[in-house]
Amino acid sequence: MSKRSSSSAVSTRSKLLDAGVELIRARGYNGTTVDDICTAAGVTKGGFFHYFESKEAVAEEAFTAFGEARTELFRTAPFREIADPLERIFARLDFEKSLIDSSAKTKGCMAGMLAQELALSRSEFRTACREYFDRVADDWAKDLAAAKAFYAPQASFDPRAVALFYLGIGQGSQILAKSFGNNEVRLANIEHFRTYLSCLLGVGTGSRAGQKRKASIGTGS
Amino acid sequence: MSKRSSSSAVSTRSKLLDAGVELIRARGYNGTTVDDICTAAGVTKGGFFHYFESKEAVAEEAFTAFGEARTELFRTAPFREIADPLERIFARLDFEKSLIDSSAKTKGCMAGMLAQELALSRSEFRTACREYFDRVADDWAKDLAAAKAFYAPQASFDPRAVALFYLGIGQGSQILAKSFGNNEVRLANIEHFRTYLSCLLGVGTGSRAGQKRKASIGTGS
DNA sequence: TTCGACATACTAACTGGTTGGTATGTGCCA
DNA sequence: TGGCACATACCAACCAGTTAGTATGTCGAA
Repeated sequence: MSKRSSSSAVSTRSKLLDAGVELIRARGYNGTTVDDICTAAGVTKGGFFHYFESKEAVAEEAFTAFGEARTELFRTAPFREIADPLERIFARLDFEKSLIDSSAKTKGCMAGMLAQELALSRSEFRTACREYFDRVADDWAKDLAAAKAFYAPQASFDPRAVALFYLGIGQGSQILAKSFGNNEVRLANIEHFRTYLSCLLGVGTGSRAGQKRKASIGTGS
Repeated sequence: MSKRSSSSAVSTRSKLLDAGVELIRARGYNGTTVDDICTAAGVTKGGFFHYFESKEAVAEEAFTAFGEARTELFRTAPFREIADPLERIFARLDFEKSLIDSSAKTKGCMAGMLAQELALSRSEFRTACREYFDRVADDWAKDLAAAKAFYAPQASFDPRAVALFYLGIGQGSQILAKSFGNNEVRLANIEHFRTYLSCLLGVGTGSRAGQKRKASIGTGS
């Protein structure tokens, strides 16, 4: 955990973790060998086992690092500043879209990969994935609950269930994007979710329009 | 491809294919060994390589078999008889729900698993997955287009895009279900999609098909 | 200031088990 | 009696993990 002052600018340890994240996201846990990680990080086998006691250990720590990086990315993202809960949610959707490089091939979410591969065979990983999804869902549910309270307090939907709906859309869309070899479906599906939210909250929206959708919502209801 | 008349009631070949499907769905391609498949099928290594020239070959053929079984299951399902396109779609959603055993742990879709693991590293599998998703999406899009033409011809949504939205929901929900260890989220998310469809088609309480559905939104049941 | 004791951060080479795949039987039905 | 449908035995490559060793600190006592 503690920073080590090493000869290299980026510590060997974090190079191994980074390589682990990237390789596991791309090829999965079983598809990634310790040697792969070592090669990618420019470290020898012995160096690897100096820092991590097993392949499983890097994977776990790499997943933790992945989760923390994501949490931090979203915690400090500009949409957090927005006061209106629905605007904030829509801005978050825009933010997620901005993270999708439509030209590059998606590696996919590490949690989705680990869950897919390992949830049924290694309960430690299943638990870690569940905790990750729980955390993200909770964060979403907060904003959704706020938007509901403000725009449609009488609506019957459960914010947490809608959050999980969104998580499912995100995960599944990545699988489709991997199959199709491009990210259009991810962008399109985020827009479908936006439309769904508008519907749930009873706020009008041009179903496809990106940027101008907001104008009338703030004052009216 | 061709049926072989063998001594056993279920041919060794199809036992191997079945075992391949089940194991790959549960553990993934890289997490499944040839020996695993042999053991599960009650066949020795020699028997395996008598029928398949490589591990990759079983996986490909197993995936084809998986796709064909799914196609057949849906082709002959009762919802096909329903004339009204929206009722047919809703009945299809009910059918999908009926396939989800809420007590058992989901193994997950073979296409989703293969796409996740192999799409970036083995293009043959990526292509196979894309073709699978394309086929399913086309089938959905047909019904969605019919429903749109009948209930909301002026609506702006693209049936095919909505089909991919649903596929994404299904795939992603399976990942969440694996993580959480139960299928509630899959059932709930199908209901969210049903609600979304009602919204897109503008069938609220007033429509024939939408009528009996209106009650449950949000948390499962 | 320097030397000895020890720690950290690796490397190269190896080990034992596993994996996909092969070579070579063997029994059984036509 | 030939060949199909398997079984047994095996191999080479690969894999996670180990071992033994080295280079480079760090730190405290003389």
